[in-house]
Amino acid sequence: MLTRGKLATETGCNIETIRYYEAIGLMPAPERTAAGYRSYNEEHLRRLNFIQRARALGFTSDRIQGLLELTDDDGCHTRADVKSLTEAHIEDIEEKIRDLQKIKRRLRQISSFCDGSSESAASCPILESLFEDSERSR
Amino acid sequence: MLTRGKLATETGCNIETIRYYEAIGLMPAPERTAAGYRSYNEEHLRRLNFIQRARALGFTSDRIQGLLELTDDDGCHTRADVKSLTEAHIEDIEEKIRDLQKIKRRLRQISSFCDGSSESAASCPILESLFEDSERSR
DNA sequence: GCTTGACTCTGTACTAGTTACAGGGTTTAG
DNA sequence: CTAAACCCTGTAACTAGTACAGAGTCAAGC
Repeated sequence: MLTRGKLATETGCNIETIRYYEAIGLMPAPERTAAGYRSYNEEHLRRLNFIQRARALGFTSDRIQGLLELTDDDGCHTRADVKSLTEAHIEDIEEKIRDLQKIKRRLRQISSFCDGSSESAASCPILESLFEDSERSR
Repeated sequence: MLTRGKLATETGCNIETIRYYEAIGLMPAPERTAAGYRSYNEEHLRRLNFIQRARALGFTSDRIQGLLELTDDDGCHTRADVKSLTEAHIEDIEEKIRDLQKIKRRLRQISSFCDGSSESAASCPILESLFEDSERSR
């Protein structure tokens, strides 16, 4: 039997986060002691570890819920289902990377317009390009 | 004179977002008409355009505030200040990209363990690696 | 002059994914 | 027995908005 605090230290998860996961249905509501303390078992530990690893890989709560449902239901779901959820997530990540790279290129460009001198910021080409969105800076 | 709705259509900004920017101090509180309607001018338009372009480049509200303060203060700030804020932001973006690339590599790896067959999801190596974090999958 | 529709006003609640804190009860170690 | 350390609940904060309800206002058409 694990208290919430012990589950937290075991998993490295913040103690409040465990309560949050229960609130949003990601963790099942555990048994309670006579005093009302949450009582966790090995299955909870396993599940919380799963959630943490999935979160570290950028899965949203919804998708983690989806992955966990695939394990719960007996036989209805296939490896193909798991793989397609995973691939969908990879594509999301790739899109984010592409967006950030576009932003980075543009930032490098507008940053290059500025000599970084001690002249007044008011005339800085970086700020100007943000105000005017001039042809040059596109 | 621009109403809030006109400022919104001019800039492509959501009308509610304008009120939000005022609430957090990113946009100054404009004059009001006798009936209490917000009354915007060219300066507001310019500033909101700036904010939108900076947001599109991933700047946080705080950093946009910082950039705008550099333009407001007369002469106290230099181009070097602007450039260093910009460079700091570029570094943040680069770190995010690196994090996402790490995640992507790991996801591709665990995805490759799974054949995507119609076998039961319960035995899927993707799920297993999230549950167990086995040596193989690290 | 009046009505109607489009606009604006305010306050509030919602999103995701936590984190933190207050004010109370409980358990445990000395 | 007491004090520290834990747990409970509800609630607010964070970021960057979005949405909606209920009330007031403005402009156009008749």
